[in-house]
Amino acid sequence: MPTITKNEIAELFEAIALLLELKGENVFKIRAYTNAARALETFTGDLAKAVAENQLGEIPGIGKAIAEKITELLATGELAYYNKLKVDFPPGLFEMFDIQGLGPKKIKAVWEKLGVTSVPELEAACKDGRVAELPGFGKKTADNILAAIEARSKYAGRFRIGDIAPDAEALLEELRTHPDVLQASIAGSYRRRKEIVGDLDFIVATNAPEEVSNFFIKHEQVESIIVNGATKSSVRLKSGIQADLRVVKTSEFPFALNYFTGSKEHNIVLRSRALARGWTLNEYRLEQLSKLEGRKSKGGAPQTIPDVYEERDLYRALELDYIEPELREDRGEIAAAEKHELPQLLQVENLRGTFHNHTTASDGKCTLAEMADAAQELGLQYLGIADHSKASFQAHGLEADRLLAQVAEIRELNKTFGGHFRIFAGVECDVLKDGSLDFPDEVLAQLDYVVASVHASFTMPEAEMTSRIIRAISNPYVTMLGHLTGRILLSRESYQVNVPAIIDAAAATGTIIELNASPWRLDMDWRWWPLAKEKGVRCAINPDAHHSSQLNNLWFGVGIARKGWLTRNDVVNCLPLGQIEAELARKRTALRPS
DNA sequence: GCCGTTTTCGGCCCGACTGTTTTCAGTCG
Repeated sequence: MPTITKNEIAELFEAIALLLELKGENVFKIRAYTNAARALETFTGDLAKAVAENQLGEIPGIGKAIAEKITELLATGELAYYNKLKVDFPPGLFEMFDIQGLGPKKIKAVWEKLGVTSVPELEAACKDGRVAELPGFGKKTADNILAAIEARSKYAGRFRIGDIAPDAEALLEELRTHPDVLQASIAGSYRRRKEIVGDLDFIVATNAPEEVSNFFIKHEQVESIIVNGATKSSVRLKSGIQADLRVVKTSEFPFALNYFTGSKEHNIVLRSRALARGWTLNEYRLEQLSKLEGRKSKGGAPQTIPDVYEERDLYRALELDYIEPELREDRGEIAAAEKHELPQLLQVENLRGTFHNHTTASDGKCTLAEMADAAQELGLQYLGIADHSKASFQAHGLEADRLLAQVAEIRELNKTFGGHFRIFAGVECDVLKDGSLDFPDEVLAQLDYVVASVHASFTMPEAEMTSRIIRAISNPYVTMLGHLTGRILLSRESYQVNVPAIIDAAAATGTIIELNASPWRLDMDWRWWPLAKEKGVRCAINPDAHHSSQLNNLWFGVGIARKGWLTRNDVVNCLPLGQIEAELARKRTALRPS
C-alpha cells in the first residue's frame, strides 16, 4: 500500500479548506483545516506513532474530527470526506485561487453563472464581456482579472531573497534619507529572512504621508502602480516583485512594524495574549477593550497599558522577552520567550572566518590571492579554500597533483600574512555514487579540512542516498558535509534523503554540517537546524563563493542560522584563529587515535 | 472544526483598498 506523507496530508487539508470556501462554509471551520495543515507541517514527531498511541489530539489545532481523518488517511491512503466533497467542483477552479483579486465568492460566481471551470475559460469570458455583466462585477473587475492572469504567468510571485536584497536595501536607504521620513524599515518575510520572499513590505513613520507615498510610487524602480490609498500603496517593481508601503505616525510605527513583520501565526498568538490582558492589539496601537467587549478578557480588572516606543516594549507589555524577527514563525518562540529561554542569536559580527570557497583553480572567478584579500577586507581572520575534486570535471575539478600544488601555494602565501590571517587548505570532495570519496585518505590527510558534497547521481531512492551520504561522512577526514539536500531554490528540488538520519550520523561521527549561504541554496534548510543543535551537531556557515564578492553571501547564511535558533556557540566559524585549528582536527583525531 | 483559570457554548484578529454600489461585499495581508 502506498504510504501517505505528513506533507501530503497537510496539502489535502489545504485543498479541503479551498473546497469549503467555495461551498461558502463557516470561515472558522475553514480556518480549522488550514490550521491543521500548518500544525502538521510543523510537527516533527512520528505521525504513525502518534496515531498508534492515540496522541494526535495532543497536537494543538488537531481535534477529534481531524484526528479521525488523519487516522483514516494513514490507514487507507484515502479520505472519504474529501472524495465526496471534491465531486461537486471542477478541478480547474483550484488554480483560479492563484489569481490576485479572485477569491472564493467570485470564483463561485463565474463558475455557477457562466460555467467557467478553468483559467483559460475565465480569460475568454473576461475578453468577451460576459464577466463584466455579472452582478457585483463590472468592466474594471474584468480588466483587473485579465491583468492579474497576465501578471501570474509573467511573475511566478516568488523570489530568492538574494536576488531582491540589493534593490530592497537601496530603496530602504532612499526612504530612510528622505527628508519627510522619520523612521523606515522593511517588514514581512524579508525581515524574517525567509529564503523565498513573495513581496516587500516597507513601513515608514512620517508626518507627511502624501509626500512619502508619492515618492514611493514614482520611484525609478517602480514599473506599475497596483493600489494607492492614503496609508497603503502597492507597486510592481521592475524586478517583478510587488512592494507595499505603509505610512504611519511615529507612535504607530512599532505596532505597524510588528504587525507587518508577522508571521501571521505569530501575530495571532500576540493578539490573543493582548486579549487575555483586557487589551486589543492592532497594527496601530494597544488599547483597552471597551466595556462591552470586556467579557472577552480573562477576568480581573484590565491591566494598565505600558508605553510602547519600540517593538521591544510591546513584547515586554505582553510579558515576553524580545523575539528577533527571524524567530517569528510560531515554532515555539512564544513559549521560550515566556520562560526566558530564547537563544542569544548569532550575529554577522561574530563570524571570524569561513570555509568552502572556490578559486580559478576549479570553477571560481578569482585567484587565491584575490579571495584572501577580499576575506581580509571583510575583517575575517581566516578563509577556507575548497575547490572541486576531479569527479566534478564540468567544474574543472582538481586532480591530486593540482590539489597538492595548491596546498603548497597556500602554505607559502600564509607565510606572508604574519600570523594575523590564514588560509586553510581544503577541498570540496565529491561523494561518489557508492558513498566513497573522490580522493584516497592519503591525499585528504594532507589537507586542513574536507567538505564532502554530492554533485551527481541525484536520482536514487531515499534509502540509498541516505546510506551513500552516511558512508561518506563516516570517513574520519570528512570535516563537514556540504549542501546536504542539493536543492537549488526555485529551480531544482532536493534529492530524496532522510535528513534526520543524516543529522544523527553527523552527531555520531562528529561531522559538521554546512549551512551553504549561497542564496540559491541556503541548505541545510533552517527548519532542520533546531534538531541538529539538539543532537549536538555543529554548523559551518559557508558562502560557496565563486567570486570574491560572493563572500558577502555570509549575510544570508547568518539570517538562516538565526532562523534556525543558532548561537555563536553552535557555529564553528565564530571560533577565532588559534581555536579553529583544533575544531578542524577534532574528528580525525577522535576517530583516528594515534 | 477547535478550544477552555469565569465558557462544553460561543467565541474564533481585524483594518485598508477597490469596485460596484448608493451603504457594502469581496479580497488581501
